[in-house]
Amino acid sequence: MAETDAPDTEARILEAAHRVFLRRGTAGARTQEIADEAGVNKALLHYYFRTKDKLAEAVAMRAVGRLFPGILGALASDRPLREKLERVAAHELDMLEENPYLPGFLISEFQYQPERLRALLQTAVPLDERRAAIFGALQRQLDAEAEAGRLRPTRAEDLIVAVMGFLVFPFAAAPMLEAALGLDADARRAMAERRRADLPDLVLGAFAA
Amino acid sequence: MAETDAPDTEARILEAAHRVFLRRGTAGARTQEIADEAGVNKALLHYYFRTKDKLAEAVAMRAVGRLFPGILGALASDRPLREKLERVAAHELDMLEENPYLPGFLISEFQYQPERLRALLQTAVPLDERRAAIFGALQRQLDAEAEAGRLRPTRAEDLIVAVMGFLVFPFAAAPMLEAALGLDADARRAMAERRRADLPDLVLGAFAA
DNA sequence: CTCGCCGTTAACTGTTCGGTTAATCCGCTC
DNA sequence: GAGCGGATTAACCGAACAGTTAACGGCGAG
Repeated sequence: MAETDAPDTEARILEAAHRVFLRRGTAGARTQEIADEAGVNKALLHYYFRTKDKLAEAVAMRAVGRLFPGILGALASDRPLREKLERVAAHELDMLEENPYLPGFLISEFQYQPERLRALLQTAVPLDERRAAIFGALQRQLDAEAEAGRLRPTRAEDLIVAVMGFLVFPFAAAPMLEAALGLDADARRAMAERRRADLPDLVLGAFAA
Repeated sequence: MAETDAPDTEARILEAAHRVFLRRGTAGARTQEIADEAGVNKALLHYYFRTKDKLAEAVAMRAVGRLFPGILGALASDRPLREKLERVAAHELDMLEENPYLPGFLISEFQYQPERLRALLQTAVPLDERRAAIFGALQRQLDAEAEAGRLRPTRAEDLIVAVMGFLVFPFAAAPMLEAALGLDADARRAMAERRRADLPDLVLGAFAA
């Protein structure tokens, strides 16, 4: 189970912790399993990261930093709406392909430790400052589209949540969807590729006038 | 913290367990907390349900039984597509209003114990038999809509996942969306009410030709 | 009235787990 | 090649926790 014995032990521990926490959840993960997977003695975890909690925080920080900036950054830019959607889809689906369990992990952590992760998210991404910019720019575009009769009046938050619903939800709920609908990993990948192509049509169609 | 001292102790324990498991997750929940919340000695948990695991299973079974039958049953009926969507929205949003943390809980459990929950889902809902009916009926409707030029060619699984993305995802990700977008409980309720009215438009618009 | 039994409890047990400690290893410097 | 310091380990510790046990309470049957 040991990884390539890279020289940087600390990084190896963090990678192992990332895998184990995403597989078992923060509460379900065992430090021993992380140590084993890093090919290292359990005491080393505490040498580099003082507690399991701190290690979990480091992992959650990485996770948060991977999911949010892409989506929110792209939506806050000043590009045309359709192009924003294309970019979000391309960028996020690339990331999700490599980190398929990340959304489920984050939803779990936010569910069970909302305050903790709220604080963490704020230090990881300066959201409060940017929220006005994100919502503002997007809302103006939506208002213009509504004015032009192309979309019906639409709230920025509805569009953002819809986008995440299309992109992120299939990954977050992957094990559930596999059990309920028989949607296995191949089917999920295929669905992701369809979204890459048709996300703008789906979203713009959903809110079309 | 003790509930109304209802006569039926077993039911009271199950209710308490439901709340605690949904609040902390299966791995994070403590039997002591469940006992306290049920207003009962910890040993009684083991008297009625032999182990924490069995108790968690009972809770998960209830949870699965609440989320899936509504969605899948409505989509499998022989009503017109738009009416199916109206019914799914009405039925599921009623249920989600009363059980807002249920989707997050189920996503977590499926993520961390996929095999376990797959087995549980199969005993709770006879999906394998009905899957053909659900997919078949829905796919035929979608094919007919595509033939008539109203929708573009669409897979039943894409539509089901889209529906769940619109209805379930905002609840599953509620704490995350609150932290990231400032979407508090009131905003989420308002969004849910919008979905109740416009889900058919959203979904049919997304897949419109 | 009392015996038996289900429901309930306080106290206990064994184990798992996060965290600590003291010793060892090893590469570098002088 | 002695000594130093950071990296690493085996062994250990205490707390938290799921699960057990033995005793108790009260109520219905006889």
